[in-house]
Amino acid sequence: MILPLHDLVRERVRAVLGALPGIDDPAAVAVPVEYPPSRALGDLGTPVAFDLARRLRKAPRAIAQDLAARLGAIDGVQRVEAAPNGYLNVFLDRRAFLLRRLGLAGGLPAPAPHPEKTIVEHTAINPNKAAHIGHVRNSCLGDTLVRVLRFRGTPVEVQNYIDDTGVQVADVVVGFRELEGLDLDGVRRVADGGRFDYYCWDLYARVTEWYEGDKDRLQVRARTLHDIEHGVDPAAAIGAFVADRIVRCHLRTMGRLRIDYDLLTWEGDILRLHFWARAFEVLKELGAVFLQQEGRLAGCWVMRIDEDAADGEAADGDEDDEQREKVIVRSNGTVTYVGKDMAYQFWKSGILGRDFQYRPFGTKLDGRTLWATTSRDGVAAGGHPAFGGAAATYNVIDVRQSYLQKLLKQALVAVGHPAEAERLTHFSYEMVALSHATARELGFAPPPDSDEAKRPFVEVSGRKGLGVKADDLIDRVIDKALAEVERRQPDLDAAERRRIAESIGIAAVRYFMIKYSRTKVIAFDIDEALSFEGESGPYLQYAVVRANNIFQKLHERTGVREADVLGALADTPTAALDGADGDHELWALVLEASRLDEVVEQVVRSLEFSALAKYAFGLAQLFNAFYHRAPILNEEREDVRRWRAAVVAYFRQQLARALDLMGIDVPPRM
RNA sequence: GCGCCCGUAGCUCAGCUGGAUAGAGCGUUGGCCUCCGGAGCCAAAGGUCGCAGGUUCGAAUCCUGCCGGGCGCGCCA
Repeated sequence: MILPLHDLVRERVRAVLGALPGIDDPAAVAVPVEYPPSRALGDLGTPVAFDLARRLRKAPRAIAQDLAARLGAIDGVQRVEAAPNGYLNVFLDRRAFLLRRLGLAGGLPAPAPHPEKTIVEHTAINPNKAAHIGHVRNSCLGDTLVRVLRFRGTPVEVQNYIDDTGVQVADVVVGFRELEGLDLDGVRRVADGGRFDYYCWDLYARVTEWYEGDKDRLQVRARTLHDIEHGVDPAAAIGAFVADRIVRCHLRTMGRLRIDYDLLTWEGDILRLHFWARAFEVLKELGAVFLQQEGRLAGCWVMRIDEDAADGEAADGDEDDEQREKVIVRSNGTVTYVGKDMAYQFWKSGILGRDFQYRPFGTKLDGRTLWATTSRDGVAAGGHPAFGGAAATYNVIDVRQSYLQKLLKQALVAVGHPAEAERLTHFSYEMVALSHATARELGFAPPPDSDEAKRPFVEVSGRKGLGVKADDLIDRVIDKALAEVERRQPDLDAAERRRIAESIGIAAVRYFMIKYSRTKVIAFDIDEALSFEGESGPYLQYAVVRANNIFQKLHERTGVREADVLGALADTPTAALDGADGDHELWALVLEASRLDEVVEQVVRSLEFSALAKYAFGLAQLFNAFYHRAPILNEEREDVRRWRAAVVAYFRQQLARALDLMGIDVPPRM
């Protein structure tokens, strides 16, 4: 097995460390491998000598020199050098490196396999109104997670949880029946009239106001919720209809952003198939829940939660109680949201011992079947993919759900599955608020002297019908992109310009949602999201479009294709790549472009996609600077021209892959 | 009260497992199309990395305390 260069260097350094007097256990020495700040200093470097300096009572530089002398030849390495400050720097064999990366020579390290089935749940929008920008952040993060996992070979099942039996759907049902006096047919007519998700957005806000007008009206909500949960028509039928239609709206919205799913899991099916009853049995058998006999929670089934068991390791302190009791089943016998979620999680982790039935729901973006759970009349067992039962689970839900996600983990531990708990990850992220400028623009600026006005951003409340709808944002971005495309590409026909504008608009939105750390509140600013300059999705696309143009022009002018360039490389002198003139810019671009796989691994480890965004942006910047400085078509020296073109080909391939991971495609022109 | 998160340039943010001179975008100022597309490039100005201790050869990064802000902690979901 061929090691990645980092590991190769680390191994070789360890191997020679043993020869140094005073080191008995080389395997225990940490050998960090980093990138020196410039290519002139080296391609890889390690500060290992600093660590050893005191132990060996020698200057770091002397140690580094000693190591450099002992290292000998390493495959793919041109030379190793001790820097004056004590760093041990490695210079790669540039020609071999690039040829391997282009697939023109063997010896590329095999990627580590990640074969375990993984479930990613994201989106999970209440099916009672249009999606808003907060949901877009969830879905963009979730979809990028899916793409990144698949990129490294992980089989991923994408689930979208539909809370069709929750209070939010009930509220809209109340709105249709009480405020609008409509029956199922009436609601159907409204839905067929178009923009049903927008209609419900407004209706939901009106219902919220209606409740506030008279608290007794909340009883209507409670009755409706009960009817929906127990399948009592007409409320249940209207609720089911609303949820189905709204989910289809959400799928269309997310589809515009190139986001889709393998399976829609419906909460109603969890209830009807008695997943909860099964989970409850297990929890009771193992004593994870118990019936509280006294106090304010008398009559409830509760779970004990240790408050400071953050990372497993229940600090089984007898210093008693940092414990809290969480109600799982209410004294009236109904199960809480947490309970339903536990049942769902048990099924995801493959420990429930029950399964859904499945029905085709629609068509995925790639033309395959989008499946949904069902309670009866599902297709025969062999007629659908195997769902659920994953080794690892990611739940993409905002940070406010942290407490409940922690409970889920504890529930898994409590029923004897600590390994599954370990492999359940709450992928949390912060909220999307509005910048003051955007809040003002949308007409809901806070009063000048309020507390709200003093904060750095304006929080939006879905209940009041405030906030920015996802489709409105996407429409505006695409419209703006279209205006630019029409100005720059007047020769193209309207349909083509439209396609390009959509690609650019989506890139702008998706990059915007990825580029911030997930622990940061985004103060959404419409102008910033709409910007196509600087650190933006369109900037990245533009870099690839330019690289494409180079090859297109090359072919038009000289008949030479990319394959011709690459085919001739083996016999081409490497002075340009080696930086014989002291210019390492060409090589720097190669090395940076090669880092994608390592960035992907880092991103999976840290679940921090801003690192992917920044990497792609930095790579595009490097290319753009190179593009301005170094001509290719007009370069007269053939060898220089060839190596430059080869580097552009490699760069283009790598940036396009990075963009695909963010759900961004590359338009033919822009 | 307890828990989690944030605090880095005028603004918005990167800074990976401690490592070489703390970076980018926007904004400001000044340049760059005879040349593969200016959604671009080059340059300048702009920093007590919230504060105080500690660990270390080395701290924006790790530890402790404090200050300022956000979120969570329900028989809601």
